[in-house]
Amino acid sequence: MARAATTSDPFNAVAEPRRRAILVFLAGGEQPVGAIVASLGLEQPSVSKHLRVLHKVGLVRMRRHGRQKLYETNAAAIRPLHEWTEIFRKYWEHQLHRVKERAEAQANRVRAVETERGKS
Amino acid sequence: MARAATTSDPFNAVAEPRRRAILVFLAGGEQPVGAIVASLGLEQPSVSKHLRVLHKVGLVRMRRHGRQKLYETNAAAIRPLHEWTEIFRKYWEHQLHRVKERAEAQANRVRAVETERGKS
DNA sequence: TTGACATATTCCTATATCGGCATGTAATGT
DNA sequence: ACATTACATGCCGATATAGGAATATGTCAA
Repeated sequence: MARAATTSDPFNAVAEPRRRAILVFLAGGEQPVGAIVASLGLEQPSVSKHLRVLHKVGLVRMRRHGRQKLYETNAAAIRPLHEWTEIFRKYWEHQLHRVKERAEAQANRVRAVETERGKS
Repeated sequence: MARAATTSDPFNAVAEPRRRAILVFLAGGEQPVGAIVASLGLEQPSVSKHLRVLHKVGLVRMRRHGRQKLYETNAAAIRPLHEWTEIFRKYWEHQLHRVKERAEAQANRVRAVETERGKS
């Protein structure tokens, strides 16, 4: 079997760096395809293909406006990713806490040594 | 050109559902490979391959213990993903806010109508 | 050393991409 | 109707997988 399809879940869709760039660009509000092409310096067909993937998984919304199509990031669709990473928050916070504790203990030891030096 | 390598960045590494399952399983603490195999019902070679990918991008740490190898999720390596999703938080919160506002406006209209009914 | 246990690697095949190029389609202006 | 603008799609080639089966490596125990 091959790799998982990008069209089936947001985790795969977001794995592409260019698609992440597009999502960030479209987060602030609607933009026509041409603006993405110009701003990110990608080929137009490439942008269309990425938008197709993003649209299929619901990460962007589309609206016709004359001859252009306006795309916008659907931020709510990113929440599941956010929530998945949240699972690990308590663990990395715990790690940071321990790093901090060790640093403080080390600083105390250094201070103790220097105090001894000052005495002698 | 083909798809981006899973070994080069955490976004791709995490795109695989089984790898996400492994990361969650190993978040709480060290576990030998056999425990992953037993718990997630995957083939042993498959688990080894996934662990190899996760290890290359720094998402898991490994330690020898006798004839087994203990793996553990490196939660800190997930922070970049968390921070990327965090970019969109304000937008989805804004969306939720507008949904809430509309719901309240609707509720007020309903109440007004019912008050009128009570009067007549 | 031999054997058993735990994990890793290799070989193979099928497939889902991704980029580039050319072409198709839809909406607008004259 | 015709040309133009704005996107989308189809085809091609290259490649990075993921799974399955078999095998290799490494470690401990007797």
